[in-house]
Amino acid sequence: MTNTYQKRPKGLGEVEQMVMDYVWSHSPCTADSCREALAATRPMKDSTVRTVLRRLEQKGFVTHEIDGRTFVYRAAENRQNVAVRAVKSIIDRFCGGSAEELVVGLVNNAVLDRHQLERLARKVAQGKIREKSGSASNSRPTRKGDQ
Amino acid sequence: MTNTYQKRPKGLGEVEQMVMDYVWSHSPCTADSCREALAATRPMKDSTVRTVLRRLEQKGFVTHEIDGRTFVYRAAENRQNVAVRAVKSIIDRFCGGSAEELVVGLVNNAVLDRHQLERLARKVAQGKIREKSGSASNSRPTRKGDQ
DNA sequence: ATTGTAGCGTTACAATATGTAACGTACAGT
DNA sequence: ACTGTACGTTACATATTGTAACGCTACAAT
Repeated sequence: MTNTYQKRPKGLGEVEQMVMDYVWSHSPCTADSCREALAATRPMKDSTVRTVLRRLEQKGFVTHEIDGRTFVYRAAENRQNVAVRAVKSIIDRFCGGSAEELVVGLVNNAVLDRHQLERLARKVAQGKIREKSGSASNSRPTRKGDQ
Repeated sequence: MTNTYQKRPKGLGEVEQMVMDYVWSHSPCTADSCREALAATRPMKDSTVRTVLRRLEQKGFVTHEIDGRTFVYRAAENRQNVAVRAVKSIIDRFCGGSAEELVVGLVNNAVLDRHQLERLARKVAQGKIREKSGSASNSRPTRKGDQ
């Protein structure tokens, strides 16, 4: 059995989150375009942005390729996948692995309303949402920097 | 509009999580019983456990009352509520507030399967799950130590 | 009254994570 | 050779977390 008490998934810090949001929205992008875009809400020096991006890459959130002398960054995964992994981690820690319990909580707290849930159930029933194979607890291949 | 980039919800560390799990499972409990229970998997000095519990209280996860000279701790909220808040935070950060999108992701990744979702939808439809009033984004009253 | 001790708080320290940035280096074009 | 561009290295400051030694105080037994 895998230990429930992982070394701590360690998510994203405030700035990291902002940078990731930019990357997710403008996928092939450079450190500079990122800095410029965030300049209004978060002025940062050139090297700061680069450090953040490098760390994000180490964490596996982005990748980069080189175009001439320029680093072109891309999100390694889309927002949704990251969100799902984060939620899965929560489910493991708090709900004993049962996502069902959590969804009940979401409805209970009006984070998700019954109409949405019903619509979702319909979609799934109609096969409009494709489920991956494998069980919830072991299907994801270990990714570098995961956990 | 509330800033999406909060000061960081700050969750629980590894030990904090373990202690909380104990508290959640044995609600009115003492620092000592907690230490004893965790001794097997996580030996800690008396003062260590107390420090952790004090911090958990500051974070709003537990409360305590005094019985004679002894601190009796209780979980301030059940696991589910904490989980929901954590998930809600994720939804805000990654899914632009749409829980629906997330659930789709959960199904896509087999964290939640169609049968569970259908059963849930049925339950909700039958009114077995009671939704709270208010919208998802503003219903929760600000709690001390929240965020 | 004196003393032991249970039960807490205080203070401290190390390890990490994160934000921030000055400075150094490599290379392309002039 | 000179210079600017695009990156890496290194460094710090702060906050979080795990861990625990001490120290203080009320209460019980002597």
